Amino acid sequence: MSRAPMSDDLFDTIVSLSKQRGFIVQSSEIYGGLSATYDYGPLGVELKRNVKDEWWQSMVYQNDDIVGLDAAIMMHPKTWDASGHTEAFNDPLIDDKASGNRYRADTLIEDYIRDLREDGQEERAAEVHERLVEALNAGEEMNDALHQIIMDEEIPAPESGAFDWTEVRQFNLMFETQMGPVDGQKVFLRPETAQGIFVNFHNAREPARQHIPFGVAQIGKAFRNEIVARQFVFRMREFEQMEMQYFVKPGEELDWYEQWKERRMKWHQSLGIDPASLRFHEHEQLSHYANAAVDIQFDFPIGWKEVEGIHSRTDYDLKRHEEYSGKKMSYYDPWAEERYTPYVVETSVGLDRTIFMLLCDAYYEEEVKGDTRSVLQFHPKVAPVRAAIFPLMDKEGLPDIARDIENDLNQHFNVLYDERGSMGKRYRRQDEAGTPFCITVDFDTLDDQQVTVRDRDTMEQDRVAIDQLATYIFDRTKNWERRDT
RNA sequence: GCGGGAGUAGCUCAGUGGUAGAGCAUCAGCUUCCCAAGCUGAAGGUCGCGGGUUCGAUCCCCGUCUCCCGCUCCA
Repeated sequence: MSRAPMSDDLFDTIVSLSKQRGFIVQSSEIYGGLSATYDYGPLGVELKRNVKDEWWQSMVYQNDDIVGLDAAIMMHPKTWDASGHTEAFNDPLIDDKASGNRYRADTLIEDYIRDLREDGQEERAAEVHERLVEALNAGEEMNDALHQIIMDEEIPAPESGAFDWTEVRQFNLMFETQMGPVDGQKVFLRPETAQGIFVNFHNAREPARQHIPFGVAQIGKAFRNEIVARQFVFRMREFEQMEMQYFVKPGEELDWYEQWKERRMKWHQSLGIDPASLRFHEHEQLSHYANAAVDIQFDFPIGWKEVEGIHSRTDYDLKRHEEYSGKKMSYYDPWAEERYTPYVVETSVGLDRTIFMLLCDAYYEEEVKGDTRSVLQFHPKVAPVRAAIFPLMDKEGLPDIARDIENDLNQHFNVLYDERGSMGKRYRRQDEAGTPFCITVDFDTLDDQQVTVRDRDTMEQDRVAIDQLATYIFDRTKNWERRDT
């Protein structure tokens, strides 16, 4: 088996296959579509559910020290003041008319100050810095104040060198909505799920009788008004995250960080992803709240891109919530008899990106007797349909036997019955949907109570007793190995 | 958001100032029966949406929406 050469076309192929087969389609398509929002079709929703289940099992069920949570999408507005999103997700941006490039007005000035310092102009730098601080605290006047600094200092655009700026405009990356039908209070749709975990630190820990170290896992939607939201489901305005916050004793966070880094990489590989298409990417610049951060990247058709982030978030979030809520967010260790604010190691994976990764990684084409066979080589445990069941012909009660098998196997996993078209055609249909096993009831079945199970990856067939089918499929799923890595 | 390109059947695409086709896919019938065979037929499109020019617009012009490629950030 050799993989047909594919290059830039893979992206387009995945997008059109997604639509044609019902994995992912653009939202509100009949009205012309809604930018950067997508719907999951019949196959897509199964794939998504399976990936969520895999994650939840690996986090919550397979770890004594991790519990689950499902927090509301809407949270008290103060949450976002505490988390820093009100500030950080509110960027003053300015465009260079010459190059069309966009910059953050405040970092533009910061870079300028740094240049002054490197140039030995300490006094000047301090002056501008003072004005910058003033501007940032000017409330509604901030944008004008920033603009004025750029004008007064005649700061040129970094790339073009031009001095031809637009006004400074505010970009709010958080979605706002109203809570209450009349004069509702302004609330936000959460831009990340993590804060739901932090504010519930005690509510999750105490009833579950957990002690440090322990973790809280959550799967849920988050919303961001991305300035540039494109590239299929890679960057959406409404997206789903699978996050786990692991609370540890201060000083131990980097050990846990290393451990979770490795465990998360193994998880992606356990989905059947080609290890050669996965890598770590260390952050060069750390967020103000992190003391270590790494991405797990996948080699998408659009380049190496981040699928998951693992961050050592220090005690920033809990400390901030303690400050803003006035509630104690620390932990008392009854054995060591000491009180401290835990540090947090975060693993945050994009569900939609994981789906996209699976589609890209699984897809291949090969030549079979002069025809092209398109296959989605999903790991059987995440495949939308685990097994398809075919009667060889619509004769001698073969469909009845096939239906019986369907009703038996659908107790365990998603299956699909199909009696239309030739055998070859039915096999190929399932190959493109990523169905790992096809079960065929033939005339011999009437005598020996056995059926043919055809393997998606090798196209080889096994003869299996009907009453052993479920066991056989579970076994093959467990021992599945990716081909052609 | 700015610059460049593009929107015609479920998918990939032809096409013309006089209201549209192909291949694949789908459905029905015949045939075949373990790897996309064949034949016949059917269904499916107000040519992204709105406006303008014109006797007449899918085609020309304007606006708008959406997608793709660049520019910042992230899951």
